[in-house]
Order: sequence, then C-alpha cells, then structure tokens
Amino acid sequence: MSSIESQSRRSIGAARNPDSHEAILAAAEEIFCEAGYAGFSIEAVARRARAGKPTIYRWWPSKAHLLLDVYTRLKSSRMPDPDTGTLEGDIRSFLTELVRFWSGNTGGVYKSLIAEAQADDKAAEALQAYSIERTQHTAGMFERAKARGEMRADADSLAASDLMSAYAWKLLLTDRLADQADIIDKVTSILVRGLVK
Amino acid sequence: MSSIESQSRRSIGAARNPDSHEAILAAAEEIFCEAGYAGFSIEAVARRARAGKPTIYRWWPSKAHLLLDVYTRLKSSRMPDPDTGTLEGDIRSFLTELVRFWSGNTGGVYKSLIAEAQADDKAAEALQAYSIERTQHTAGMFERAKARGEMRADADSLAASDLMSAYAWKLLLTDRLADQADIIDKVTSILVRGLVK
Amino acid sequence: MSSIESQSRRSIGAARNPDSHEAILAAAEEIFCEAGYAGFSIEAVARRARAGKPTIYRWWPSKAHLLLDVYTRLKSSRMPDPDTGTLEGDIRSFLTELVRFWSGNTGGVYKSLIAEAQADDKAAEALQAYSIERTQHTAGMFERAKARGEMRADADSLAASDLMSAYAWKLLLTDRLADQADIIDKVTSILVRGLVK
Amino acid sequence: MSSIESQSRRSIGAARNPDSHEAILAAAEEIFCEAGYAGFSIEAVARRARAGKPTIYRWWPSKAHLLLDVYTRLKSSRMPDPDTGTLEGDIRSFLTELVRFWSGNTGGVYKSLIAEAQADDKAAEALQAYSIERTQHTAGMFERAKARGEMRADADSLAASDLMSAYAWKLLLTDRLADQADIIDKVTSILVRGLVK
DNA sequence: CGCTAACCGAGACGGTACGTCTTGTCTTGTT
DNA sequence: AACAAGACAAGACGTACCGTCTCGGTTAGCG
Repeated sequence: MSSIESQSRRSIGAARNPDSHEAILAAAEEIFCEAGYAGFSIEAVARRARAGKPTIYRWWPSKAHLLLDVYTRLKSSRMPDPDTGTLEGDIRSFLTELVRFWSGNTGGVYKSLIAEAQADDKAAEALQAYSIERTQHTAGMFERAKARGEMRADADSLAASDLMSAYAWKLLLTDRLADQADIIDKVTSILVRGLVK
Repeated sequence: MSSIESQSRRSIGAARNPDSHEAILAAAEEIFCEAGYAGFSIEAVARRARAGKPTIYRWWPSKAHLLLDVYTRLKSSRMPDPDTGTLEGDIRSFLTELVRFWSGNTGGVYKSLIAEAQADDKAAEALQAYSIERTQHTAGMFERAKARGEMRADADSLAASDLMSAYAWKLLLTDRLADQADIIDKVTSILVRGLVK
Repeated sequence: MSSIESQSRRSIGAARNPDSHEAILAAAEEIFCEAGYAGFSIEAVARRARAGKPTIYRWWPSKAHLLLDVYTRLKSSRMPDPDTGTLEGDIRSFLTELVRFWSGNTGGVYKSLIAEAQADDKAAEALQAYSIERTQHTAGMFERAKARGEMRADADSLAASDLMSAYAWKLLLTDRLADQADIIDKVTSILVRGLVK
Repeated sequence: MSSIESQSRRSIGAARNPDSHEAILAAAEEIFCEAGYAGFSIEAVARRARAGKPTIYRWWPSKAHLLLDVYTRLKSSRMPDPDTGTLEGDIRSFLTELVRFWSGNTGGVYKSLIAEAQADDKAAEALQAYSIERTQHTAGMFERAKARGEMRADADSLAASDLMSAYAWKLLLTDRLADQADIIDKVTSILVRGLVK
C-alpha cells in the first residue's frame, strides 16, 4: 500500500496538488490489479485514494482517461520495439514481447480500455489517438526492413504494422496470451512470407 | 417499433412462451439500435418487451447471452463465406463482406459483445465459444485453397483464419469500417503472398 | 421434516386431496417456526409442501386464512379457560396460562395474524370473528364470578373480558411475554379491585 | 397534494437537505393516506417525493422508521394528556381523545407500525422504544392522582398506564374506534374502581 | 496584507440499473 | 376436476455507482 494514501492531504491552495494526483493514480492501479475492470469504479478509487470524487472528475473527464493514465504509468518497462536485424526476428520478437508485456496487469488495463472505448466516445478518441501513434511507431520496424532491402518496397508498412498488432489485440481480447509460442510462429511465418521480396 | 410489444400476450403455461422469447429479443434489438450499448439495460428491455425482469434472467443468465442471441438473430443475412475460386478473391471478399455486414447495427452488437467479455466471465466464455466456432468455419476457406493446390500445405489454416479475422476485429474496434477498400487491398496482398506456394 | 412432503403425491382425481391439504398446513407450520413471519411466503410453503401454488390459492384465499388454519391447528393444547373458584385466581391464571401458551410458536402465529389483519381486509374479518368468539367465551369466566356473588352485577362481563385480553395482546405485540409474573400480579390486582363488590 | 413535490430541490451540499427530508415525509404521509399500508413502499415514496431511493435508505434504515416519523409528524395536534382534576375524568378523557386522535389517518399509521413490528426487528425496537416512552409519560397522569390522594399508593402507575393503553390498542387493532362511548364508560368504570382508595 | 480564486476532503443529492424475491394468474399434461 | 410443476407480468426490495452539487477549510498569488 502506498504511503501517500495513509497520510491526510489538504488543499495546497489554488494549484493542483501533485500528491492527490499521484495517490489517485496509485489507488486506481491497485484497485484494478485487485478487482479488475469490474470492480474499478470512480467511487472505489476515490475511497481508496481518500480523495473526493469531484477531484477525480476535475482532472480525468472520464473513466477511460484515468485508465489510459494508469496504462501509461505501467509502461515504465518499455513497449517492445525490437531490432534484431531480420524481419522474421523482429516480428517474432515483437509479438512475443508484447504478449509477455500484456501478461501482467498491463494487458488487463489495455483490454478494459478497448472495452470502454466501445461504449464511450471520449474513450474511443483517446484510444484511437494512442493506437495510431503506436501503429505508426511500429511501422518503423518495417521501414527498417525495407531499408535493408529485405522487404518488398510495394508492401505497405502501416498495413503490416496494423495487421501484426491486430493479431496481438485478438490474442489479448480472447484471453489467449498464455502459451502462444507455436501459433505466434505460424503467424510470423505467414507475415514474413507475405512481406519479404 | 415492433408490433409484438403492443399486443398483450398470455402465458401458455409451464413451458417457455415463444411469444415472450421473441418479444424480448425484438425489444433488445430495437433498444440497441436506438440507444446503443450505453442504453442497453435488462431493465429497459423488460420495459419495452412488457416482460418481467425475472423472465429475462431465467433464459439469459447475463447481458452477454442476450446480446449474443441478438447478434445471432441479426445474422439472417448470412455471414461471409466466399468461394470465388481464388485465394485472393476469397480473402478480399471475406473482409469486404464482413466490413459491410458489420457496418449496420450488427457491428455495434458485436463490438459490445467483445467489450462485455472483457469485464464479465460468462460473456467471455460465450464469446470465446462463438469466436472459435467462426474461426474454424472460416478455416475451411483456406482448406479449399490448399485442396486446389493454391496454398502452401505447411501454412496453418487456423492461424490464417485467426489472423485475417483479427484484422477485421481491429477495424471494428477502432471504428474504421468505412472506406477501407484500399487498406483491405494492402492487407489482402500481404496475406495472399504469405500463403500461396 | 414431515414424512408427507418427502413422498411424491399425485392428483387423486376430481376431488380435494387431503394429503395435499395436510402437507401444506404442515409445511406452513414448519416454515413459520423456522423462519418466522418474515420468511413465510406462499411460494416457500408451496416449495416445502411440494404443492403447486394454485393448489394453495384454491383452498386458502389469502395468507391470513392459511395463517388462521395454522393457528387453529396449533391449538391442540387447549386455550386457557380457568375455573379456580375465585375471580383473582381466574384472572391471574388466565393471563399466566395465555402468556405461557403464546410463548411457543403459537404466539408468533397469532401476532402475525394480527399484523396481517392490519393490511388485508379478509384477514381483518377472519381475525375479528375469531376474536369476538374468544372474548365472548372468556366473558363466561366473569359471569361465573357474578353468579358466585363475587363480582359487581353492574360491571360488564364483555368489557372486562375485552380489557383483560387487551392486556395480553399488548404483551404479545410488544414482545414482553417473558418474566411477566410481577406485572401480571399488578394488573390482576387492578382488575380484581375494579370488579369485585 | 403537497406543493413541495412540484418544486425542484437542489442539494445544499454535504449536509442533510431539510427540503428533501420534508418532501419525503410529506410524500410518505400522502401515499399512506391515499393508498394505505398496502400501497406504501419505499419505491412509491421516492417516486412521489422525487427523491432517490438511497436518500431515503440513508436516513430511515427501515420502512418502520419512516412510518414512525410520519406518525410523529402527524402528532402536531397533541396527543391526549388530560388533567381534569379527577381520575375518572382523566381516564375517560384519555381514551376518548386517543380514539378520536386515531380516527383519522393517524390510527392507520400506528396500526401499520404495530403490524410492521411483528415482522421486522428494527421496527419492533423502534416501536418498543416509542411505546415505553408513551407509557411512562401517561403514567404521570396516575402519579398526579396519587399526589391528590385519589389513587391507592400501592397501585402501580406504569401497570395502570399500560393496561389503559392496551385497551386502546385493541380497539385500534380490531377496527372498533367508532362509537365506543358506552364501552369506554364501562372500561373506565372498571379501571377507576380498581385504582381508587 | 487582505481578497479572491482555485483547490482539497467529504459526502448528500436525484437518478438508474442491478439481480433477487414474491405475488397471484395462467397453462400443461397427468391422474 | 383436481393435481404438481412452473412460466408469466408486475413490481418492490436494498445496494452500487453515476456525475453534479455544496460545504467548510486551505493556500497562493494578485492587487
């Protein structure tokens, strides 16, 4: 349990109190890890963080924004961005590492974010922005393969990045993150053959 | 508004009343189309269908099961299961038709089902069962390509089916169903090259 | 558990089945004793008696009628009707015995009957009829005292009976049946002095 | 119909809102008078008062507590507490006034309270506390008679008060409040003779 | 140096939906 | 015709959260 929440905090005046901010994020993460998305309510976070509900609503306009912050906060251990020197190695490594990365609580948060985005427009926007940024970033992996002359120039890097991450999403959303080495190999093989010269 | 809900129904005794069953599904569909997942509550469905809540809970153990039934009911217009004679035609046709199929309310229902599955275990089970059945069915498309000698024997049909549908899921979940002809082409191209001999 | 309810009964044709009748009363009594008035529902009785709800509704038009039957059934041990030879002895004995009589489940049933009568008209009628009959019967006790020349001729026997039983009702309804020997003495004393010549 | 419910109320913050409190009591009283105990549900009161159910449950832990408050609120016209100068006058006056006081809706509320107390423990407690307080208060009437030297010193004031009110309870509970002048006279006569020197 | 504005915790508020329970009616198929 | 079984519409139960509001208090920074 974080030390923050056990202390009593007060307003520090007409400015955002960083202690409250931190305590809320910490409480949100704890609750998510303990009770999952089902038990994740603004009410519960406020209770745990010893914060007023309006304080949360003031800084996070929706549950999704809070969730996104929790996700970003969990990403201290970096996202996969492999550079093994071969396309096959990169793809396999990307999928394997992403699956491992999501296997902890992180995956649960991201799943919930996707779920939330299906009902809430603000969440959808936030997710879309984040997802596009990620897809573009990962497309760099394929650009490097093109630069090496390993990948066809007429294959679309963004499309490849999108397709690869789509597969990871589906593994996440259908609870099949565990023991996927063999099926990752098969998918990697299809993708590599589809992209190499 | 359905004609069913305005009529008065009577119990037909100690057996499931198909009128009630139908009225509930119809009401569920209507509410979903009008108010979306956010407005979709058992309470509202019961009200609209002029049914008691326990009647709904008796037959659908969770919101997800009801949602799944609504989805199945919407599938009167058949799911895509193309057989164009070439692998490329099949894949492009599958993705194009699925995107078109999901562009109406059906897509909204399926999205909500996926979202629901992230929070509720029963929903997750129901979706998983359904998803596996669909993936296996669609794998038949690739088996036919193998039989024609068009597709590599060592490429896994299930993995291919899974990867292809994963891409469709991501389009659905990130609200990119509209105007995807070009990107579908690009993805189709990657998949075909990855699978052909 | 009664032996009746464990056997499976069937209709004996176009006539009232006395087994069902008995099983229902037995179940009603058991449920009342186990769970009190709060847990006493037609539903529960039907379940316990392995009877259909309509069967109960056919023979007992309201919960109160069923309750009254249960009460009558419990009265195998006779109601108090003392004849000690003195007015004081009779009054003290009546109150003491009634308190003892009600101290078991019987009191609970009677309380519930009174409670039910406050909400349900049919119950009120049934209770009123029963109560009048009892008051008149108990008035006989005072008539005997008059005949003995012990009680004033101008004191109304019905009023005395009514007042005495009113006190018992209040003890019952305010959960003060236990350890009332001293207060019964005090009330007896007031009543005796109020009635003797 | 009260004017309160048609106005819109606003929260006055983290303190109990007296408008809501009042609106709920008013609605409760109205519903009770219109529909009786049978139609008296927390749900209905909330609807009528335009209050949320949790607001009611926050302040009144059970239906009985709400009922008790409604009863207390109706007591603006004071409870009988006569001081005629003679014991006989006091008793007759007490019973007559109480019967008149209960003849309106007040009696219905009190009856329901007694009924509720037979099924619900919290109601029983609340009623018991109230009833004891009343009995003790009324005992003062008899203490005054003792001080005047009119009543026997060895007659118990509490017992007398209890017995007298018990009779009123029974009249109330058996729907015999109307036209009881003669029987009240008879009972008064018994009580007076039982208590005077 | 006093005023004001934004912050803080707390929590009450009107609502909505939850999932369960009971009510009294109705129908089925069996005896 | 009575029975066991149980589906049905209706609606109350008490709880959990939602998002908004007000309270009383605190502090920073402007005037």
